[in-house]
Amino acid sequence: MPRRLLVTAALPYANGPIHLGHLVEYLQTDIWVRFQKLMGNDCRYFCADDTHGTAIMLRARQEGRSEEDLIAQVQQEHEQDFADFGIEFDNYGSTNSPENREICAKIWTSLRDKGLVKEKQVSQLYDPEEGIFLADRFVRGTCPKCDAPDQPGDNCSSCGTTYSPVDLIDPKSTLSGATPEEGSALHLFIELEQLHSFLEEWTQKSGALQPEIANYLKGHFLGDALRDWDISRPSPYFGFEIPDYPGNYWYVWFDAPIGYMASTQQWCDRTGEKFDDWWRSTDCEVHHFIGKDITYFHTLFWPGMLKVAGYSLPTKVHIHGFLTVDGEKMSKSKGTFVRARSYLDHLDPAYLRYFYASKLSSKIDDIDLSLEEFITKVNTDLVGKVVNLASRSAKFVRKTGLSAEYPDDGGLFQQAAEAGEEIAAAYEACDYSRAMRLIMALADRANPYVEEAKPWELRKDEAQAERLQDVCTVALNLFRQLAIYLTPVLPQLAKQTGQLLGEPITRWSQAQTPLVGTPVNQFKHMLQRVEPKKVNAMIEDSKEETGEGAAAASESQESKSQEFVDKWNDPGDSLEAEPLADECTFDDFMKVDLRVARIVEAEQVPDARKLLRLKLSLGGGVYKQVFAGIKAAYDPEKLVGRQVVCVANLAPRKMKFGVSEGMVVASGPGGEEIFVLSPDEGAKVGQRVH
RNA sequence: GGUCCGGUAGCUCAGUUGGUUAGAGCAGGGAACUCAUAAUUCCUUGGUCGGGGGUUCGAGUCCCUCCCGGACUACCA
Repeated sequence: MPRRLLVTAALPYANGPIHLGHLVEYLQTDIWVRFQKLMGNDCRYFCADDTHGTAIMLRARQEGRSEEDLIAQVQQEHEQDFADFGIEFDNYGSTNSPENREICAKIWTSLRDKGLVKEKQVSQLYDPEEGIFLADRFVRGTCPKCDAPDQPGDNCSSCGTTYSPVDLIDPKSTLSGATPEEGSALHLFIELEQLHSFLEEWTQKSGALQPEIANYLKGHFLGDALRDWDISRPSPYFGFEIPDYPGNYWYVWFDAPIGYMASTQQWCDRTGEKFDDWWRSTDCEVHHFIGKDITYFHTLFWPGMLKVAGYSLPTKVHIHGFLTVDGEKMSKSKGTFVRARSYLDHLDPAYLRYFYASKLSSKIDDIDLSLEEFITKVNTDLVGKVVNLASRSAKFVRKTGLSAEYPDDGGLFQQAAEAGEEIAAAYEACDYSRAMRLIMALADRANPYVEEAKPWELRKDEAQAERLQDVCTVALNLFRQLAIYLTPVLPQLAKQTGQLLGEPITRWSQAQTPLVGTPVNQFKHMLQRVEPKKVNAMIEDSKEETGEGAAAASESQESKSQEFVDKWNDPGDSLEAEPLADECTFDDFMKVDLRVARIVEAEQVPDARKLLRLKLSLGGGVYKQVFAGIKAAYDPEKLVGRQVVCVANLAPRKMKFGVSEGMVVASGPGGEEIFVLSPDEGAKVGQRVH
């Protein structure tokens, strides 16, 4: 009976790019979800951008655009980063969605009906220039106790006194520099204390929390009466207006976790699933993955809200620690504050997926990305041990395929099959470092087998052909087991293994039965080794242009002139896939007339599988109709108006849907991976490309 | 200051309910091999398990105490 699992990772804030620290969580969660799916469980991964709050409002103001515009752009970047790291969500939503507004209202009504909401007067500083109430962190001033100047609004970094920003001497708004006025507004609060006994019971006995977290909550919060939670913010605020309290908005932390549900709702609407099967069913487990910084919200308020509104409580809240790089906090000046995009510009996401997996446990300890360890671990384990198994045996059975019956391997396959249970248990418990250790131990047994069997000698003797096939059958099956066990971590490797051996990896249980009698495809490199210079290039790229950083950057510029370093280091697979054509002369090249053209019309061709019909303008009223095979990659609307490069003197060709009078130049293997070329800004329609 | 976690080979860590001479990977040293992405395999150096005390026939493992490192927290959430 498959389990039904709803899984979430914390919602990234729409105020900045994804970095390597964020990825600890999204990868940890993605691995767990992929594992569950591989086990055949009905598991869904939901996430969304967290879009509300003062910070978003201020940034949008500063950039002179609407909040909606800002969060749309950031969300697009987030989703692209996740996709490129192989993080697959079943739905990725936004807290600024109609679904979220609706569910917020529902939960709000429940809280009101159960009498948990009360009003209180709150005195707060007000910035008359910006026209907003100031959170403590937006006020600085002189400490009332020790007279230290320029202290934060909540406590003094000099003498340690805590105070209210109202008490500061000579307070200033950090936003405008204006002197804040003391104001007072009515806020709505949730009386959490009413749920005290429930939360006590749930945090201590439900098994949803790691023991150290349960203990922490008990010591820090549950020992006393729980404080009221200030849940409203007066206008102006970017968020949802509270329906029965006009001019006030729900605090961002109220609607953020509800975003998990809204994202689920969107998925349900799309797939025809029932929302209540996921959020109001005892058959469905709810798992949240979060960082230790937001423990409070997810272990007290959130279960409280769920309880009151009658939804399922979290089955487990999995809490992880932070990321350090080379033993220190990520630092912008040292270049260790690496954005997801910067990483992707230089390195294969598989490296990071594996490295994090090899470090993660179910503890809340911080994990360290030691760059040196990163390089050696990935190269030794993945390239040297795992991929090497396939690399050293696949080509010997390219012609014959695998043996018809699985040969005697001294029990290796059986042992590895039996290890599957223990490895699965480690994944289930989020103890990935243990899972990786167990898998590598299997790899350490597989390589000596090949060493002793010496396939490279067997192949020299015709009479040993059968034995050679058997040896490679064993090696490739042991390799395949590893690939299956690593599938949650390295989906790309699993895919490649499926292609090599002609059977896709879709189930954990495939590791129990060897593959026999099937063809073996040509072996292609599955993973490049990590090159230290690429890691260095990534760090260099991440250094912020502060005084120190700028000096270091210009230094590296100098060294570049002496010894050429290609910091991009593009892989050679595309060139390999399509080698250079025969040499041609300049005259040959000039036969092809490439022109800058503008797409003036673009439309779907209803019956075509791959084609779009384009009308290209070469200027001066000269038009060409072109059928381009880019349907899967481009929306027609988005192409209209765009400048492209076309082959203008191509012989017209009659196609099923009409005559095509040219070609639009594009690169890529096909399908969705097509990249139409455009000239740089300033090119004029009709110009020839030389 | 409080709470929690950790301190095992140069590095990263494993050591289940206390039980024989404390393990792995990497790094170091030596050798073999050449199929493989200078990959692999074999052999090998290396540890008073943070210090001290206790319980026990027996402690890395339990208790006490001290030292060191880290995280959280300090009446804000």
